[in-house]
Amino acid sequence: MALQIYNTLTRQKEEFTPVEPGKVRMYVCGPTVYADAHVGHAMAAIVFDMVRRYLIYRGYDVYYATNFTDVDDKIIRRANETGRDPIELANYFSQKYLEHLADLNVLPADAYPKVSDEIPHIIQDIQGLGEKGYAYEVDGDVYFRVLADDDYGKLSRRKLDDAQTGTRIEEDARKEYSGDFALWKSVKPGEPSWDSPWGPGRPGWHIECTSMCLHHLGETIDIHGGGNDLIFPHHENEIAQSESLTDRPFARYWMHNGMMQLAGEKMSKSLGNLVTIDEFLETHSANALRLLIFTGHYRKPVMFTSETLDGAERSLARLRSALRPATGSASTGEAVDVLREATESARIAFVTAMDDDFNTSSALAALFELVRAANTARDAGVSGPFFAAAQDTLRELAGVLGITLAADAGAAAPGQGVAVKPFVDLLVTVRGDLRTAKQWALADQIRDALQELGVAIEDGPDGSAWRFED
RNA sequence: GGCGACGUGGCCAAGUGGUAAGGCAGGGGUCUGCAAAACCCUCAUCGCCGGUUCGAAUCCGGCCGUCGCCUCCA
Repeated sequence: MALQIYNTLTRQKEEFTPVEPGKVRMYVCGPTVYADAHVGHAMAAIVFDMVRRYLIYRGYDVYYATNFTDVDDKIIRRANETGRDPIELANYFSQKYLEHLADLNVLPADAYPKVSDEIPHIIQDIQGLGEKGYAYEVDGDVYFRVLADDDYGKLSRRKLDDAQTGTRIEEDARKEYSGDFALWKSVKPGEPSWDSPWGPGRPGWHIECTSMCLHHLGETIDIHGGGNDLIFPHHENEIAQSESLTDRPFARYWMHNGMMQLAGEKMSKSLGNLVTIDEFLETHSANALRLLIFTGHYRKPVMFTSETLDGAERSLARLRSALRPATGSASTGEAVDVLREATESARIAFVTAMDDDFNTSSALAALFELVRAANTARDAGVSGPFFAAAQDTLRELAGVLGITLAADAGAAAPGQGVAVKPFVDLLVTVRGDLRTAKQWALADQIRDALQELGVAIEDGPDGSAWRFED
């Protein structure tokens, strides 16, 4: 069985074979940092984090780069509005975004290139394009000559004629062709700028990713990812620039995630219908966001509603239910064999699902089957190494999706610091004595009060267990 | 107008030819002092119409609807 990945370039699933055996170079387009990131950005980060984690699980050595666009029209506008320095503003939001990624349990990238650090490479690449006839200068601006690129449009499957009927083409008579796009923009008052052979200015949007990929990852990378709203024009133009410059394929696999939907339409900064990552994390866990996203397929839209989120939180609780400790003492027998087989099947089903273009929905189904098997086994009195193995497998496979299941019950109170455990244990013990004495009212009072404080008590045949709830 | 995706139970969502995974919610039950959790049972013929086929949610055509992109966007 081999990993299959849906390639936007060919519009079909293809067997994954990296340029260099055993190694994967991937690049994911990051945000333009001029405002707080929202859960749509989080989705892209989480989707490609999952891809990366799975590739690692499958034994690949993955080098992962994701960029920050820190030089851009909107950053400049926002900076001017607030009287801040554009680069400083971008640094502020970049830093904040990095913290969000950590909160969301996204593995740190191997490189976080920024436009402002890449200017010499960018200038060099624009010059290269000029030498090969793919770029031309007009009054200090440099444009990419789209008509010189014979396979322009291959990613988005657009014909050049179609673009002419578009609705938002820049009216600029100086361009040779309306579809040509800026590689270098001459400086205007109040803008940051760098010296170049064409005078002071700054890079266009698309060239940065070309230069970063080229200089951080090489001429042909294995996976290039981003939101599907970037297919055109951003990724189309990246391909045009890169392949015109190097005469080599730019990326072997183009992967695009679907859009987060809020109230029936795409969540986006320009539409203003968004939930920031800050806002989200105030009331929900990063794990729940992963559950929500992975319940569906990464290429499809995700419905972000209080109802779907609530369902995700409940699903998470169900996954965790399997991690409660064994209560019996049977380490051999038929029930143990059944659990052992279920553990094995779950792993196989998980890998099979993930190999099929990261079918996380089916992969999660495999985990839920394992949850049921573990809970059934516990009810049947199973304990010992095979019970532990089932739990370890669940934790491990959830971890491949970046989902962290609970630490042991009572290990640490979230946000409460230290040493709460002995006191709760004491209360639970006292309550147990009250139950023995059939003092139901007092026993229930303790249970209800602890529940209010976020401690759930569950009475079983061998006494009461308790745990912190989210 | 052009390009693309999608339409599966109350909700979310897998499933590209052989009679519908999983999660949430709901109903019934086991367990329990009660409760919670867990476990068991239960709950759909796949937008509409037509076609291909022994057989279609899955292939083809038409229609209706939703969403994305068309040079700002994860």
